[in-house]
Amino acid sequence: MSTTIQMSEELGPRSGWGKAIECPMASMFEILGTKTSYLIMREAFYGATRFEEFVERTGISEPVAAARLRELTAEGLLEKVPYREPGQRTRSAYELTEKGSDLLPVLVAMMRWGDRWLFTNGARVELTHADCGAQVHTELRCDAGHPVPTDELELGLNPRRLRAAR
Amino acid sequence: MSTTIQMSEELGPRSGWGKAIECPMASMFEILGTKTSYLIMREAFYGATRFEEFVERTGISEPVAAARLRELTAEGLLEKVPYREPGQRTRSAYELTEKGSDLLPVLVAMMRWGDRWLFTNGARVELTHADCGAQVHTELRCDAGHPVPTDELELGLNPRRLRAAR
DNA sequence: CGGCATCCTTAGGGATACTG
DNA sequence: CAGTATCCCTAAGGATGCCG
Repeated sequence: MSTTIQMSEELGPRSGWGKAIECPMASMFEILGTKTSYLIMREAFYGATRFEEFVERTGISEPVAAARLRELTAEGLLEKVPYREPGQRTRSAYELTEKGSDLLPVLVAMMRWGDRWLFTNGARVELTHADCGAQVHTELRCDAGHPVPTDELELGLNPRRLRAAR
Repeated sequence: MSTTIQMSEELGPRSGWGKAIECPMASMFEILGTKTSYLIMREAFYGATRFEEFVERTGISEPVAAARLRELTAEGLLEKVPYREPGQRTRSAYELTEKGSDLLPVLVAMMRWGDRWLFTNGARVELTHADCGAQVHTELRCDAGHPVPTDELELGLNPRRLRAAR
C-alpha cells in the first residue's frame, strides 16, 4: 500500500514549492500554532463559553487563556457575546463563529488519531452519532461523493483559479 | 444552527474532565505539538524521504529538522530505511509508517480549512481524487456510514471499554 | 467573576561551523 | 550528503498580584 500521495507534474520536488507557494496548513499555524489554542478550541466545542470555564477545563493559566481568547476572537474563530442573566450584571461569553465551527473536522481527526494510536485500551472520549449511536470518524471524500483512498489522492497546484461570480 | 457539540450526562462541566481523563488530542500534542513536526509530516506525505529534501522544502534549519526526524522516528510515525543506489554508498530514507500515514485526514482537514478561510482567492494546493478529478475534503461520518452534521454529534465517555478479543 | 500587568523559566528554533 | 555541536534569540507559558 502506498503511503505517499501522488504528485502531479508541476509540483515536483524541484519546483521550489516550499517557498513560492503558501501552504494553507502553514498559514493556519499563524492562527492555531500553539497547543493552548487547540485546547481552547476543544473546550469551545465541548460547550465552554465563560472565561473561567476555559481556564478550569484546559488547565492553562489565566494570562495565557486571556491572550488566546483575544487572539482567537481577533481571528474570527470565536466571538465575544455579552449576556446577562436576570438580576446579574453583564458578562462575556465566547462563542464559536462559523469559521471556528468549521474546525471541527480537524479536531475530530486529531482525536480519532490519538484514540487509535495513543490509547489502545485506556479511558477515552467517545464521539457518537446521536441518531444511531455509532462512533464518528473523519473520512476523505471527493466532492463527487466517492470515498478516496490514499493512493487515489492527487496533489496539484491551481495557481490562478477564477473567482466565483457573485 | 448549533455550533457546539451535544454533551452526554457524565461529561458535564463539573465532572473534572479536564484533569481526570486524558484527552487523545492533548496526548497527541506530546508527539505532534510543534509547527515543524507538521511541516515534516506534510513533506513526508508529499513524498520527501531524504534529509535534505525535508530541510529544503520545509525551510527549517538542519538541527531542528534532525531533531524532529529523530523524534518522529522514535514515536513510530516515520521509519528510517537504509537504501543504496547502484554505485553509491548507503543512505538513509525516512518513510511513513502506518501510524504516520494515518495522520493524513488530520492534514487534509487542516489544508481544507486553511484553503477555505485563509485563501479566498489566491494560489492554492489542490487535492483531487485521481479517478474523477473532483476536490477532496474530509467529512464526518459514523461507522454506520451516515454523514454526521454537527448537531447530531454527541460526546460521551467510555471509561472502561473491554478490549477486543484477539 | 473576568480579566490585565509583571516577572520569570523553559522550549522552540535559527545561524554558523564542523564531521563521518 | 547527512547530519552534530555550539551559541544565542525569541516565543510560549506559569505564578503571582492587582483591578473593574
